[in-house]
Amino acid sequence: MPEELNKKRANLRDVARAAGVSVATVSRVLNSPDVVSEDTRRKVQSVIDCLHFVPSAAARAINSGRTRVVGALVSTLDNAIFAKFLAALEQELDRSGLSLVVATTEGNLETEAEKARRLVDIGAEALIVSGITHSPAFDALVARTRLPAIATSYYDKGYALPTIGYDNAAASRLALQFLYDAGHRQIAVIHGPAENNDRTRARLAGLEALAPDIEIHSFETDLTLAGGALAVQNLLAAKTACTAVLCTSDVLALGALLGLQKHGLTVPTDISLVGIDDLPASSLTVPGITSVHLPVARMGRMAAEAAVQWIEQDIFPESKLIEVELIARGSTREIA
Amino acid sequence: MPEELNKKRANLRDVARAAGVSVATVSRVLNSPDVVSEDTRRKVQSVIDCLHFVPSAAARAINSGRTRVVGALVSTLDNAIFAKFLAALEQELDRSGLSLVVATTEGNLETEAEKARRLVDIGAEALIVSGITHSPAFDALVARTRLPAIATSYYDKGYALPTIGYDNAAASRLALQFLYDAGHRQIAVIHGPAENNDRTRARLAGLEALAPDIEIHSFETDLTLAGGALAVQNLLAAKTACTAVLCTSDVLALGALLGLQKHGLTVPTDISLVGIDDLPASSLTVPGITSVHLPVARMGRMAAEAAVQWIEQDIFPESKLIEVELIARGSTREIA
DNA sequence: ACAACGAATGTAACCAGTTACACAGGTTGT
DNA sequence: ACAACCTGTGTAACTGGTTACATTCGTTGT
Repeated sequence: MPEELNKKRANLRDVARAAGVSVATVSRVLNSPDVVSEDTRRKVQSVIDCLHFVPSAAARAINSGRTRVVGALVSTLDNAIFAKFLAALEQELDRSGLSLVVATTEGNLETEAEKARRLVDIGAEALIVSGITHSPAFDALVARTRLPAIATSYYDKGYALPTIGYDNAAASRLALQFLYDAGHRQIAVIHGPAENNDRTRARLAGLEALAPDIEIHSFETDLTLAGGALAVQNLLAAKTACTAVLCTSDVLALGALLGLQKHGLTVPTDISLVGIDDLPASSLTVPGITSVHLPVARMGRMAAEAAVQWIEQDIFPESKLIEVELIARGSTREIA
Repeated sequence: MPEELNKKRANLRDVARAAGVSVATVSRVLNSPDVVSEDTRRKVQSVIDCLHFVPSAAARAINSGRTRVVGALVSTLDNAIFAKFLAALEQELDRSGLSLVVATTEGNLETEAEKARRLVDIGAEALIVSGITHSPAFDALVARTRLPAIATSYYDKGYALPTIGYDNAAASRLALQFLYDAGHRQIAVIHGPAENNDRTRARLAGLEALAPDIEIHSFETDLTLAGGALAVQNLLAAKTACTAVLCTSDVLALGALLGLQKHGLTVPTDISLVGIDDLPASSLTVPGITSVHLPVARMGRMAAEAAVQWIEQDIFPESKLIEVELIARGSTREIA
């Protein structure tokens, strides 16, 4: 019985043999068809079609030394802020012929390290992560592989890796200052899990010591719409004295707005609300949510550009601070 | 001058030479450390560390014939319904040691085909797409490469590829029937771009001919929150006679709700609203949005399972119909 | 004391491409 | 008429791992 039928996939040699040419010629038909004669090209092409030949990506990669893949590690896809970032990242990488592998960490640093290892195993040419707090295993991996790695969503020019992001403390301070200037002194803060998340921690740190007469009540919750709504429920149940709610993420702010409205409170008449992120949804709610705009799409493009330069020209990127800006909308009002 | 300093990366042979052992031994230290003597292992390991040796993913892949990468093509990351799907897909693939490459098509079939080609070029072992309408280039690619490819978000057991999804026509009919049973006869339909999108077209088709006394007014818009709000504006500006709005996606429904409220209309008193998708946000708005629940997380897991079985055991997956269900919430009311 | 066995390691042939170099044959220049 | 050159193609040596098979050496059995 002919063993050849068992063969999974035709390779260059099979094609060369069937077409009666050398492997070099087949390779040329694939990569520089113009140097091959019309006749030969057609003959080889027809054999390629007939044998369903598809060149092996791995064999290509072994020669070029390139896989054309970049890995991104994010805590979740289920938050528009990350989705927007990844969308921009993917789009910009695509312009350089690079593909994006997405790995989710659920905010767990060990998971992050494991997934990073997997990204290395599939040959990622660079890694994009969030923040500057990572597990020792992750740091060791980056150090050992010397893989281009860029930290985003956080600016810290002193960090070992280049950081492309905003000043999270300044962002929350901006929100707090806005409330303070509007006369608010008793403020409830709703934030996501702070452990293992330096972005959240920095935002909380930014709220400290703005003015001695500010009274802050913090509520930690899940970083979801439901989490924001739940935090409002807890806050109201505890009869927390406050005239404004500051959420460290717009997902929480959206959840909080819905939670407040569900409890019959009117924003901003009964209570003011500010967020951070400025999601598209935040401008569409009634009232619109005052929020600190984080240009994550721009951040995605910048991270992609930096990664591309690092990979292709070995240019170690400079850290870049992305300016944020408060967008005032209807969810806040001045009080006496 | 020593040429060796120019060397980018150490390889197996370098390590073997430096450690005074054979390449086979180094390979064993990496893949089956238990068959190597304690002494040798430590010696080799220290050389590996010292030379920052990282095995080449491509070289591995060339031997195993596996890249451990699966590609997904979605129109956008900027819609929670896709993000949820991809999140589940990634999670389930991860359980089998597979990574997910995400490529966005912006709903353009040519872009889809180009990105699919890129996924093939990086060695994706399977492709996951949405719907059953694709460009000839895409179909040819799948036919030629014989790559496992699965169509999701659409059920059609007659399609060339296995489909894992729901009956889109039935989903919208469910929404319409619900409105009809509540007494609504004049209904505005807001939908995303129908061209090139068989899911949208199927949902629109599902709305036809339910009952002769239904009057439908269609509004096409961008598949975004702003698009939903804009469609409402157009609908009101045109003084369209309707007692209910049916949106073919919850993103549109959320936008529509915000748009209606911005125009001072009360849902459902002034007008009823139903959507399709059942996003988390839909249960949190005030009022909650009645919507047809599409279990996309389950769909993601099922697609991943099917892809894994196809890749690893060459089992051609059966198409699977995923049941959908209407979730009644406060955005709809019965009328006389 | 000598065969038999097992543990540890080495040799070299793979995998599937790319590409430097060699070479054959025809064309152009003087 | 012979050198110079160009076009098209082939040969074989690479890329960086894995692994079947061979080999060496020490231990155990009788």
